Amino acid sequence: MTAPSFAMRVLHVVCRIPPGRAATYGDVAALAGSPRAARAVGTVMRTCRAEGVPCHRVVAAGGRLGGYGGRPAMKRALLAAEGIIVIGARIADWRRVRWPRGARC
DNA sequence: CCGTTGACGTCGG
DNA sequence: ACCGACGCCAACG
Repeated sequence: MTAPSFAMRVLHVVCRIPPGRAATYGDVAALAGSPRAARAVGTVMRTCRAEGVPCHRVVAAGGRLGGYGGRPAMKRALLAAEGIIVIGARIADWRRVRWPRGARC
């Protein structure tokens, strides 16, 4: 069995992120099977230009925006359109927005 | 194949 | 709370 590429697993996880929620690169990496590959997730996001992938729902640790091809305003707008409020470079109520966790426990 | 780069994470000052 | 250093993984030249 040829093991699926990291990019494929990452994209699969990102596609599972529901609207109005967001996950960190580290969380996506962990869900993809490599909890230490947060940076590699960023590489996948950068290389992936598929529109069916809500890459704007992937943020940095602590609810920070992280990067977006040098366009943080675009990411902020997309998140705001889903009800996610971004203050400065951070997401408001990050604890509630975070996925797959999200105000549980 | 090796060195560098990059949408990151965590710890320490 | 903010900045800097080290570590991690994959892609590119």
